[in-house]
Amino acid sequence: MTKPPVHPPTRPTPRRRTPRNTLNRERVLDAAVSLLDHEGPDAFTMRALAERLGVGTMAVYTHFTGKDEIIDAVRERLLAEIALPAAEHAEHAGHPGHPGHPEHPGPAEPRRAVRALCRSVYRLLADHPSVLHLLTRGPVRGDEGTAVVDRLLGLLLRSGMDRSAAARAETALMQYTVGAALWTASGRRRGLAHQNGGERLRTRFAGLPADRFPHLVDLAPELASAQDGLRQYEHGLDALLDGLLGAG
Amino acid sequence: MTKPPVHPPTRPTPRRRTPRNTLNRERVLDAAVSLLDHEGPDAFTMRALAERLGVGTMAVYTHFTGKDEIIDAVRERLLAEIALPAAEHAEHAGHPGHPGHPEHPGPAEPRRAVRALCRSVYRLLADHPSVLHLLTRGPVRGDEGTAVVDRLLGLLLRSGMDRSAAARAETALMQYTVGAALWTASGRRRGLAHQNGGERLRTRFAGLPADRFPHLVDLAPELASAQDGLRQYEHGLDALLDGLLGAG
DNA sequence: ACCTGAACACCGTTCAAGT
DNA sequence: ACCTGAACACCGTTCAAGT
Repeated sequence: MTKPPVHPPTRPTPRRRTPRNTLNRERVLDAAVSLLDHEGPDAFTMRALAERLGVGTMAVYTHFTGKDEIIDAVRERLLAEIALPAAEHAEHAGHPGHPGHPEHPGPAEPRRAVRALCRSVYRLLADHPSVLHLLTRGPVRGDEGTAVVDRLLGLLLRSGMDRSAAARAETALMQYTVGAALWTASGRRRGLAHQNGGERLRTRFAGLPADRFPHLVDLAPELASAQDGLRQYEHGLDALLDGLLGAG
Repeated sequence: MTKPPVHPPTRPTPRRRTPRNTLNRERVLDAAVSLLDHEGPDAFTMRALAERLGVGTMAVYTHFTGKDEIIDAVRERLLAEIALPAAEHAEHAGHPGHPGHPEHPGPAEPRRAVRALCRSVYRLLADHPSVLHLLTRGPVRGDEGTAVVDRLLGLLLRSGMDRSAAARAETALMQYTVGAALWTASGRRRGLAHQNGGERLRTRFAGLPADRFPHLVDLAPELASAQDGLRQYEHGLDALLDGLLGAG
């Protein structure tokens, strides 16, 4: 398959014949992410990881000092994944020659870029609920999310905020994004909000004792339809941006 | 020590002489919360829990079916803790006869009450980082947070929102609150933001490569001082409320 | 009913050993 | 250098047994 074109085998090639089972950090991380996303954090076991790689448990320890290092590396990889596409989005939205607004960069442009960037962070976190769990657990050692943070700060400054306001706004945006993603992932774990999960959620709210929770029972349909992930995130994000950038 | 006053021992009291070691659900939960808050989720072990109670490991299983049930009960207890003081705050702030605003309930009152309620939710979550970890893990089975949700919805409706807007606003507020608390707890775990943790954080930001992260390095002091827990939460909360209730 | 101790099937990791 | 298998100290939980 991937065998190179046959050379005249004059001698048995003193170079190493490519290590028997090319296990490396990359392959380990691929398997780790897949395991985390598909089977959940509880199933993320050194033994399960090795089995998925078709290798003895201890082989992984050749490439990583232990489970913690794998967790850190997974976190770093996924957070790096955010930075790249998010940077592109921001580039497009913030570019002066953006189609539709040919000559007016104006104060609305940074806001659009901030919105796009936050959205892509949300999407990555919501797509990989495992990262959220990992963020909850260990300290962050590397420079993982820094690229996004830097770009966000730049955009907020460009929108006319002073330094302190930009720092607080950036923090608030990340706090809300993490919270919304966690919320969505938690609901998804419960099997709600998937297909007719909204219906199940509605009936659950509606079934609560109306004397103790009158408003909740009353607003059951509206509450259930507010658990729609990205849409709800955008609603809150726009409100937060209004408060941070707008009349505030 | 706790021996009762000596009665004439005519007969060996057919009533049970109070079970030898009055272990009950309450005591188990006390120990569980204490263990979680002081030693962290990793140290929350059935064996450690039993040892803290001065009892064999399996004694706990007399009162709970297993670890999951304990986790659920801890979650329920702590979330119930929110509801009570939060309800009082809301009562005070929202009451027509509130001192200082004797005759003018007005539209500002519900907002004050919403703010107070959200703050107390934040404080509980930030004080008990273990709950956050528990929220990330398992599905929520009981009616735990419902009292707060119900009260929030009522206040939002009173502020003039329509049903759908109230539902989305309530969700956004809880999402932001959870995210901010998680953020704070995560930073606290890293030993930052405690005492001179702000200084450590500042130097860490400032030490990043300035060519790759110019804004982050530039705003290092502002960013570091934005990691001040409740203050930062209030900043974001006020912005979010502005966007949800105000000009939005 | 309440509590115990041994035992089982797991887990992360160490260590001596193989190639 | 890369990988293995047995072993160690843990974990949650079952089960038979004690009071």
